[in-house]
Amino acid sequence: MTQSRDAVHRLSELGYRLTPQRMMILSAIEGSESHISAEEIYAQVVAKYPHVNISTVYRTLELLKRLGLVTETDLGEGRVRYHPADKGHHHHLVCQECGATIDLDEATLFPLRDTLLRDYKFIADLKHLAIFGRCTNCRK
Amino acid sequence: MTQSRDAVHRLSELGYRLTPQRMMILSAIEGSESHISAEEIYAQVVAKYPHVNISTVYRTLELLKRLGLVTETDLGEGRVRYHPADKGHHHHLVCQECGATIDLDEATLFPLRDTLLRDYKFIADLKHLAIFGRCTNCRK
DNA sequence: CTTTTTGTTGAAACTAGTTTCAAATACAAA
DNA sequence: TTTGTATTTGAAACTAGTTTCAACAAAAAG
Repeated sequence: MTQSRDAVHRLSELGYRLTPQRMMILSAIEGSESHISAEEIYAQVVAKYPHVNISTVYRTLELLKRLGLVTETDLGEGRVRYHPADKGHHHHLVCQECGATIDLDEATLFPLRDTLLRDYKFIADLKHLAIFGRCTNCRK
Repeated sequence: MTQSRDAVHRLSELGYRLTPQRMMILSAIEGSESHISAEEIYAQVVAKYPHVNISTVYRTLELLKRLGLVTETDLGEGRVRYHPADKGHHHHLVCQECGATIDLDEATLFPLRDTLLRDYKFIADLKHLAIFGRCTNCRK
């Protein structure tokens, strides 16, 4: 649970309170093997602490996102998924036909990031991007 | 209203019915100077035809999107905006600090599109992408 | 140790968008 | 022109996520 400890440190460093709700939400994200949804986090937290409210989950995710401790990805499922930021910033190619998702290395977007910085002076936040399209099997 | 006529043709060609609702939704998108939201389309349509339901607007937008007649952009406002597909596929840089949006030429993403095709055999659908980050004024 | 200030939470209402289903209608065929 | 039918619609319920606000709890000030 090193990420969780780091995140906990980061929160208190920045003057945020270490509430039981926040600790449990953090450890649910940390403990998840892959990308976890808000409802899944909520279900885990409620199992141990039935009084927690779903809006606290969303609020905490919003906070962790803003602090760069978790990243958010919209894979077009109608709900967004979360991932600890220190577990790598890969991206996703999502096939709109068959729903397959292909992992894409962070480095693939470095040239774009550099172009945007050079030509537009824009610091692009390209963490966990989803790019939609059509995979080999589904091309016409 | 050439796009609207084209879109109307395209719909009937493909066996979709030309209902008054669809016509009015199309002309609202066509008539809009910039990117229009579903609620704005709905408001325009209701003004002329009070019986229309908002779900018809969303359903029609979904259809037009699938047929490639309109493009959708999420500028992070908590609601999505629509644009006639034939009016060009520029992209947007959205500053998460000040909310400014900078238009980005379609060509900026050609190298990325080519890389994805070459290395991943993935046909990326890069119409009207929004890239989030930080603009010059807001960089630390 | 008590009071004040400030941050955080749960509850409930709200927003954007989707889905379900019975009723209505566009359009092809008679 | 009427009829048959598959498509489309409106209504209402539903999902994911956000916002508001009073109550509460933690930390700071007295």
